[in-house]
Amino acid sequence: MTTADKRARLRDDLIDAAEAAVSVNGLSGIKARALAEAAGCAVGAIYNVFPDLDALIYEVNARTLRRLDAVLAGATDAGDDPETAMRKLALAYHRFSRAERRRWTAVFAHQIPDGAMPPEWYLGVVAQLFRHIEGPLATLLPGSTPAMRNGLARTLFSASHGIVSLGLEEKLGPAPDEVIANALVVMTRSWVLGLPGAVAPPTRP
Amino acid sequence: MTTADKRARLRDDLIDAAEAAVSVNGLSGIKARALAEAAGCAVGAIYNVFPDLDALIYEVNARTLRRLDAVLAGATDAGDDPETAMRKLALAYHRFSRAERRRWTAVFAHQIPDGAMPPEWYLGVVAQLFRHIEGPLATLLPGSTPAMRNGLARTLFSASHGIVSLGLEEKLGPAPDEVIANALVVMTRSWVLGLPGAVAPPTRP
DNA sequence: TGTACATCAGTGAACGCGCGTTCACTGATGTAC
DNA sequence: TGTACATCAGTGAACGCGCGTTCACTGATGTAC
Repeated sequence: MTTADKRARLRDDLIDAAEAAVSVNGLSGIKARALAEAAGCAVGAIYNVFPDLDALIYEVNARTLRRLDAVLAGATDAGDDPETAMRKLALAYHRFSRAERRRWTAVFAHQIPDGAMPPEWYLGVVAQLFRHIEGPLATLLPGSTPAMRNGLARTLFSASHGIVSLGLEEKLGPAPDEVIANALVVMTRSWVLGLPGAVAPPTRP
Repeated sequence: MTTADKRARLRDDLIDAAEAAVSVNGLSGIKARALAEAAGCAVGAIYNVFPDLDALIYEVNARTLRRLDAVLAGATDAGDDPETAMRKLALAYHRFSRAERRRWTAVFAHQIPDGAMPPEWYLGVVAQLFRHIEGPLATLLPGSTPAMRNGLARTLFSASHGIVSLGLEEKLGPAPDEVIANALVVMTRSWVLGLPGAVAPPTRP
């Protein structure tokens, strides 16, 4: 095994260890000493393959995002009408965030310093997610532009996220899974029925 | 000034100091030594009036919630139709969370240990907020029960919160204020147009 | 193939910092007589 | 009103812990001849 291979191997082992730690204790479960022990290396070795623990956090969260991406990709069927597709997407999102509770919370819990931005490659992974919602929107709103669909997709995602995340954390009081799922169904139906008029741009040229 | 008065005064001074700290540096701005200095007491004195810093955090967040409550109470006019009322509420919520960005984020950033619950009085303050949405919903859905309206109010609040908070934190990419406001308008309109059918309970007795 | 040397992954003790909470002590306030 | 005493607010140094990151050192790996 070459040096480069070992390096790559250590990187992966550390990401695995970090992911496992997050699954159990959330973002704050990522601790240099524990990771080193789990990956079978010395604390110092972490800093040979990552600049700092923050970089490791991005790797873990990117994995989670990619897994969600795969789940959403498989959530709809070819013949689904837009409402069905959007409902399936929302419910798949709910199931995913429930199944990967801690890991999913970590994606949003990661705080970055005030003016800073996540790395470019990471933002790319995030952007991928909206593809899935833009598809049904294109069917639903044939006259819309890609930019409009992207904006709507973000809005829909944000709204679903609010329902799912406040529900999961029970910030507003107890929220059984069926209640959350029902809220999502109500929401997608409302959107589909209410959207067409709303989607028209404020002024037409 | 009696001992009890001084005690109450110190409590208030500490909450003031904590609130100011949160406004500047978020929840993690609450630090025993800094608070003591700001309130003009010794570190140890904090623990004479609060069991720990967590109790202080609840006080600060409750203040923020009460301020939002007051804002929402003044956001609508007597003659507003349901859609107008709900739109005004959503936009008022957006303005509020923008104006009190750090304080508002703190309300949701406060993590409590795994099985723990916030104190009863605090949950009461949270519950108050839904009143404002339940009003318009009652007009919109005359046949609905209070429980249904409460559920819907929570859903609407969560959805708005998702749009506002992901927008403010720019977690999904840049999100100018007008874009967020527009998303809220689209959302309330969709809900009002789409709701009536969706609101019927799944099965009727 | 063998030898000398350079490179750099790997090590883990130590540094440095932050911070919540405690606790032995003091002195002001309030009470009892 | 005055005095003795008890209470408890107030103090801040010290405790205890956690934790990211560094750095002088070692030894394995790869290279040049």
